[in-house]
Amino acid sequence: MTDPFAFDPPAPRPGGIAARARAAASGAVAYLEGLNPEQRRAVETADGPVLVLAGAGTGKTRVLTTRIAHIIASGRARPSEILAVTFTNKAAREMKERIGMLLGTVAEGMPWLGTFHAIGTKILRRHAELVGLRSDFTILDTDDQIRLMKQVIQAENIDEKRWPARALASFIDGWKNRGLTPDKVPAGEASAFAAGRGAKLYAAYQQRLKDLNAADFGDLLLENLRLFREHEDVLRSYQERFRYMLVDEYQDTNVAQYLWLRLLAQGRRNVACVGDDDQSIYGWRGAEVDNILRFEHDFPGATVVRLERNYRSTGHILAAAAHLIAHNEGRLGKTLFTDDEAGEKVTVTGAWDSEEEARLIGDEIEALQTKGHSLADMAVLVRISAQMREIEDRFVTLGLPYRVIGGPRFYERLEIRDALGYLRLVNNPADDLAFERIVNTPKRGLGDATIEQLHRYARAARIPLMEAARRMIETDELKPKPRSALRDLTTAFARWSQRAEEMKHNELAELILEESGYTDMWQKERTAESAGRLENLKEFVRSMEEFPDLGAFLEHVSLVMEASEAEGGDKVSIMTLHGAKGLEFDTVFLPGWEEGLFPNQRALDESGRAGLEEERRLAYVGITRARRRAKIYFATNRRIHGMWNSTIPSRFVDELPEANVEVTEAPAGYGGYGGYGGGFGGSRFDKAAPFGSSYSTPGWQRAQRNAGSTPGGGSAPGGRFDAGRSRSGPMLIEGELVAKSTGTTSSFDTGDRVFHIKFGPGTIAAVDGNKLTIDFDKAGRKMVLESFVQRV
DNA sequence: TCCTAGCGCTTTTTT
DNA sequence: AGCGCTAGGA
Repeated sequence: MTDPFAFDPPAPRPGGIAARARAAASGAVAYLEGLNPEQRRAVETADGPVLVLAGAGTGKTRVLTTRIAHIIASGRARPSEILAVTFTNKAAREMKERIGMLLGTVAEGMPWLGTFHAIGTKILRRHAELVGLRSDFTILDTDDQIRLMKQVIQAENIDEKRWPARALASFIDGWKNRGLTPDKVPAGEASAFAAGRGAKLYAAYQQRLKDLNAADFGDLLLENLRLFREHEDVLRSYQERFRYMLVDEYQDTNVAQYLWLRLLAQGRRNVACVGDDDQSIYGWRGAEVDNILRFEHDFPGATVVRLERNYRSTGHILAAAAHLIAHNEGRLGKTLFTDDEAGEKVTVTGAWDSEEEARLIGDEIEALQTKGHSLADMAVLVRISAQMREIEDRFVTLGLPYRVIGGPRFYERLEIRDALGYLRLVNNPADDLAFERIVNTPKRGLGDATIEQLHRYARAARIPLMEAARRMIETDELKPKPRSALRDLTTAFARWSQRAEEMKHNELAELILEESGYTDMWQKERTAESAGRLENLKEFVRSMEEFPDLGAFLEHVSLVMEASEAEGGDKVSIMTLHGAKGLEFDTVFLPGWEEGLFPNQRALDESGRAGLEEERRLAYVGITRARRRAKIYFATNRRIHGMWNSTIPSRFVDELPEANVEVTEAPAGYGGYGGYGGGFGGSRFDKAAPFGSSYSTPGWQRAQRNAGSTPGGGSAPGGRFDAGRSRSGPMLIEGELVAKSTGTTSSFDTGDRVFHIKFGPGTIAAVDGNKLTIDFDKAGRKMVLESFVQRV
């Protein structure tokens, strides 16, 4: 097969790459057409460090792929000399496809385009022995990690209750994200776990990994760092190989990834990082926004290109998002603009409770659908997965087709992990973690006691568990029952290993699942769930066909933990805000904009101001997903952990610019009155809460009173959505719906007796703007908006 | 060894 | 409210 990018000696063919390269020099190349001046600059500044600050919807991927095409077509480097890293497999795949489209069929020729972890693995396998591994090391998933850490904790006689393996895992993960080996962990942090034994446990865990010839996800990078630092020749060879480097989503890199990139970029310094500091939403898993903020400092003389022309959203949406994110400090600062029309304003709608919120969204979707909008162009973006349920319930009731994106991943399902356990063990009999996973699944009467015995034997003889089992069944140390069960198992594995030589790996998998009794186990269960599991197993075996052998398949699984996304069909998407990054929809529904939920209280508690800013970026990401319509909702009552809580609107609602936002209310008839005639399931608040259903609600009356009595004719300071002004159209009690966090005076005072439609009578304990803290006679202390209470 | 009742926890998620 | 894990009993 000829490599069209072998430029030596240059043999120009008309229309060939070399010809295109020459054309590139004169600036008349097809792939550059249609780029705006900034994009073009980002593409054509090929040499030296470049930082591309690419706002939402500004053509980031296009710049990245065109840049690669340009580097290749201009003869600067061959595809195999370009390092291009992404975070997700999806992004890598997309980039491959798009480069292929730009250049013909070359994407295969880019062996160094992939995720950080995939590329790290590739490098590590080549030099594994230099860091104490063999090149066929196994990659552990989170499940295995936890199990291993449990063992380490037990071995140290530490109380698992007080110091759960999960917690240790997150500590170690954090350290690895920051590029810290056990000896480098700061003393203060090391002592935060298990009374000072954190670092020791970390070291013990690393030792166990080496014993098992295994690496966890963090190691894939951390061991790369070690490799590069301890073996300069290796580092240099990669520095020379990678003539050009590109990094996608740079704002999401953690310290380890940053160090890795910096080591490699020290070679030729042709590194281009593309990212958006305003879309950094993974700080909680180690991403350092600082990396992007510091780029110019790290690479003096770097070219910085700002992409600010947005091709996605209409004017109001963009303006609302821009105004919101401007509340963050520590930004590099971009101002997105668009030539598109102003379009529809962003809407903010208050609902009585989360059920009503779901109804409003469902109805809006149906209304849009009636007008001919496709469901696939709509998405509901939630802060936490727990919000999905109510939305789904509502959609089911309405018969609205939907799909949830980002649920449990295929390879994380119990039955798939079990099946993988069998395959891993066939592939590598020394895989102790796999052995433990499946030794008693299905039940073979091999319980803790037997496993414990095996462990002791294996440890003493320094052999893997499978080998220990083989030897132990020849002794009489085991009771007869477990002994014969274990004999069956080991002989079965011996047989399967043999068959592996001659059989196709997917057929072997089927055979194993059959003979081991694993499929039987689920068949016996005869529930809807077990039927689904069997279906998944079939799909699992089918998916193996695409790989040349078992080893390749297992590598794929450990690195590409992906569900085959059920595409197709006209469906509304439901996903978390995190899951929505990088996607776009005509209409975006954003429910749950309430203090505590969004911004999320826990983010605030754990990370303070930084946490708040990250939440705000998340809000920004949410709004900027919308092409034509962004619809924000908040509910006054929400069930949290099964308990009804009263909530107040998110401060982010307050931070939206008045000019681009329309505050609406639940349409008349909501709450069980009028038009709907009980057509929907009905909320428990139907009778109790005719909220927003007429001009005579308590809230409306209160709003009117306020408007009349506010000094300065209704332009209360700080209140963005004053009732009484612009009272045209459907704006009703919006002045009361939207929380005014500061500066507004309430007509209520501490000590006033009030009546709340749901909580009954109570006494005001504190007043903060239009938020009241009330001690209810029956319901206890709650914070509510004043529009929901009446003076008594 | 297996089953089950009760306890505690509950953001976001990739690789 | 719901789920997963643990302990304790059959």
